[in-house]
Amino acid sequence: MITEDVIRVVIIEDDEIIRNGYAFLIGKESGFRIVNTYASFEDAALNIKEDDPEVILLDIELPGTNGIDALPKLKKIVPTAFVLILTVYDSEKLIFDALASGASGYLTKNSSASKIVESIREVKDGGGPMSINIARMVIKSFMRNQNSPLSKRETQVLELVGNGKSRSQIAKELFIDLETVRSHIKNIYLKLDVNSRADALKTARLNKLI
Amino acid sequence: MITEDVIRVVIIEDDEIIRNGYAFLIGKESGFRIVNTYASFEDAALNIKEDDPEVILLDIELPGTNGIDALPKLKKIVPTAFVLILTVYDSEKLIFDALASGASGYLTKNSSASKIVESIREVKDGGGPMSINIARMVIKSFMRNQNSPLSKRETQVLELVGNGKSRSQIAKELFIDLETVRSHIKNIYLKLDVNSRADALKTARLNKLI
DNA sequence: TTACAATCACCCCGAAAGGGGGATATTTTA
DNA sequence: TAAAATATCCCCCTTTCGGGGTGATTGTAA
Repeated sequence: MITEDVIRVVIIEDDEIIRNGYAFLIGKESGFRIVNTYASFEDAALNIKEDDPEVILLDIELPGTNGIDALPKLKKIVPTAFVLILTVYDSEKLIFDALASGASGYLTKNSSASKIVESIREVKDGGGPMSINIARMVIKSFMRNQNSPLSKRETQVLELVGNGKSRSQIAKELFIDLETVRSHIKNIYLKLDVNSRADALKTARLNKLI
Repeated sequence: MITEDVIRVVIIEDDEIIRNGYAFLIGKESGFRIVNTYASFEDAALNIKEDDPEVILLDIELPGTNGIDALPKLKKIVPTAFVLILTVYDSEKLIFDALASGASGYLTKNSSASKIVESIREVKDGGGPMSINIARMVIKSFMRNQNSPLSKRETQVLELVGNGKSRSQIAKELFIDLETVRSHIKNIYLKLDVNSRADALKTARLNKLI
């Protein structure tokens, strides 16, 4: 076990200039040591166990196995490492995929060097750094449509539908009649112009009604 | 229309000491003006339109209408205002409710004054500030359980169940037989020890399997 | 190489649920 | 006051659901 009081960092990034740039910027910080850098996941997979990094800076756009697919595999090889995703693209889906796969944080490449260094520290301390762009996106993803055509009750019913509940289960849960649930659902279908549970949920989620 | 180049801030917080403390700390910053402070939503509702704030600091724990319920109502009165939630509790549900109701950010009360001031600036510029605790929680909420008992296919099927899809709809979507979907679902039920869609989804979501 | 998990597919059955159609009454809110 | 929200009831037919059981193929880990 290596027990120096530096944070061991590995960088996986295919662009040589960016890779060396980050390595230089982070390496010169006291308290950090770049133990290795790799141009692809395949390269990293062979050696990274010996590197024993505490933090991995991982690019999304990699040749071969991309960052998102690499993430769970890296976690399997070095389970204790925190992974910081570093990318130029801040697409909603990518971010959520990365977080779902166990990324500890997500930074866009326009982040300043000091921001990145600060983020590594935060990650190491168990925090979750997110650049402003990412935070904004996450917040947006949680924001309900304020002009929902659905009433409170209808929204409530549709949420339970989203939980896989049947009409009778919903009725019990809301202390209303089975037939009332039915008419709520009928009204939901009318308003959303659909005629099935799946379509109602799809439309509702697309428009952030639930 | 008021067109001074200061950020107009309103504070809604029932604790007088905290309220005045924030008012003082923020008011002395150049570029900020505390246009009003209120001890409850009810008080605020009467005057806040005239205050015309750009940023509202909103406490969650309020007498009468609580912060979460107040949020959409405030947004209705002053639609252009950014709302920053300020609370001692960082419970997962509260945060997500707040973000769903249109909060622009979420700060725990242990945040430093400078952090709060900085957050107001970020919010005004369209960013989404989140304190470390919150970011960590949000990230955690996105993180899938890496030791899911469900296979890839089963996870996929269960996700479609969560979209309200019927067996036949799932079969079509995955290009497999209706009966195959059935056996996947049966295996899911076995593994999760449930016997209905609703329970499967509940267990799966609780354990972050989907 | 053996054994197990995963994926796929098929059969029977009865009960439950879903969706289309329609009507009506009370309360809340704009 | 009129519209929207909420609640309840009826008919009908089709689909879906979940329980039971069986078995083939593939891939992978022990």
